Amino acid sequence: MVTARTTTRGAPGARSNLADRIYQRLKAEMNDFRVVPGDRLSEAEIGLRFGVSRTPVRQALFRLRDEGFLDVAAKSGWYVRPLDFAKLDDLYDLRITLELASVARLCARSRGSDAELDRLRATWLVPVSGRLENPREVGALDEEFHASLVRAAGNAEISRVHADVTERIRVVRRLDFTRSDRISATYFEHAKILRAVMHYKADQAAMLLRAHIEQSKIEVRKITLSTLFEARSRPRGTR
Amino acid sequence: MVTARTTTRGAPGARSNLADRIYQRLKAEMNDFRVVPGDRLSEAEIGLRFGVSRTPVRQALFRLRDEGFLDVAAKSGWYVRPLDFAKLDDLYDLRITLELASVARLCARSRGSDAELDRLRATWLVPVSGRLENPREVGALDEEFHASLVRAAGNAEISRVHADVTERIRVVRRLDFTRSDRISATYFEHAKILRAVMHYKADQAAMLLRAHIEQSKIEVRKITLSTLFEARSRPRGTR
DNA sequence: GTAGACCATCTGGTATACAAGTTAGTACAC
DNA sequence: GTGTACTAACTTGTATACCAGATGGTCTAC
Repeated sequence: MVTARTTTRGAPGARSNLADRIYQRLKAEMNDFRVVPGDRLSEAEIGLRFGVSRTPVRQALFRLRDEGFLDVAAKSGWYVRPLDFAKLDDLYDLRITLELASVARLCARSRGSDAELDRLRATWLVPVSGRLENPREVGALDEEFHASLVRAAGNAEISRVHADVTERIRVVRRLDFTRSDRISATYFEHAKILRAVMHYKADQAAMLLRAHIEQSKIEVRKITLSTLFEARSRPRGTR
Repeated sequence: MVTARTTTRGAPGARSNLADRIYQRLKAEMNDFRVVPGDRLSEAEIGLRFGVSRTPVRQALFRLRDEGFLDVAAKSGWYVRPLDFAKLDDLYDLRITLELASVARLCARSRGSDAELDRLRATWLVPVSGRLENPREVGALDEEFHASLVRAAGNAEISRVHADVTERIRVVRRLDFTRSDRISATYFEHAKILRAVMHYKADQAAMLLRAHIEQSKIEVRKITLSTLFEARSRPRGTR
């Protein structure tokens, strides 16, 4: 659980050290399907590709290992962990647990403190014409919706763990938004959840949220390894 | 969140690489109050002390940083993160969330599948004469009680996060068991929780568990930084 | 006595060198 | 054709070398 944490505070993206930069780029490659589960990585090759020595590469790799993305076999090589659907199921259930707890706390909030919720409303309670359609953008927006709900509940540690879970399921979750019917369903369900929370309807919000995530979990079950390999061969724009 | 994950499978404790060994020893030093929040660490000094080079030391330090125990200031030094009581509060609330979800799932279990629970009963439903008294042992046992509850619920990811939370709060939690009245209270409350779970009394189990952890959280609030420094100077046996 | 500039020293960040184990391919024996 | 032994190339694990920046004490000017 550890965890994804920014150490070098300051201007965003202005990471001073190479290790953090390599870490970001490697994770981006995984999320872009440029490397997929089962792929083999070599410290030297990565260093060569990014123009740095093995030292910062190793730091990044070990961090990714600790976060559960990679495995290392001594003197043999690094491997992207295979997709473990049982683990993804568990992660989705953990997500449900965290988000339900957050929404419960949100619905018990004092009247009037809706700053964070107002921002969500501006994004999700929009007419059909104002909706985004790019799967990549919608995926990012969906993550932000759920992260905001949790953040609004005010527990930084729950937010942190929730963010970690989000990172771990991202690679399959994003594939869900390649279908336009799933995109409109997402807008529809988010709006309903948001209205329930705004009106302090705890039970209804919990019920809707659970169903929303469970549905997403079911869709992910349909993802197979071949889907991922297909995504890799597709040109960048359609991802 | 990262997370404490064993990479080198095989004989327990037979870690082949130095980095993992240094990691374990450093964390042990923190749990033994040999290093306390605010302390400054130097890569060279640690390497000298353990007889290894800076390389494995740095791997261990960065892992501890990612897990939230340390901070590093470029070209300046490593520091044990100060105790953040707001963060500890959040961690305790996260613990409550995870354990309540687990117990709820446990109470919804099918009749008869009590293998894990039976083991807990043997430890906690004992006469007063069979109780442990050593704070260190009781602390470990208490952690194991809660970990077992979560594990019995069957979600590996929730177990992992719960284990991480346990590691993060351990340093203050253990101080709670230096008082004998707190030890007997722990035995008493664990027994009650266990009985409720065994008899499928979901609501009662949840209520008891929440109260149990909340009480522990309140005790921890009384811990001050000076308590930790006192603990450091005390001889090993009494810790 | 005090403020400020300077420099020796220590720090982590990065690159490189070496050690030791794994893997894969090839040549050889049959 | 097949199986095996060997070796050469490649892998990570660890130690070391070097750099730039932060730090803290001292010396100087006032």
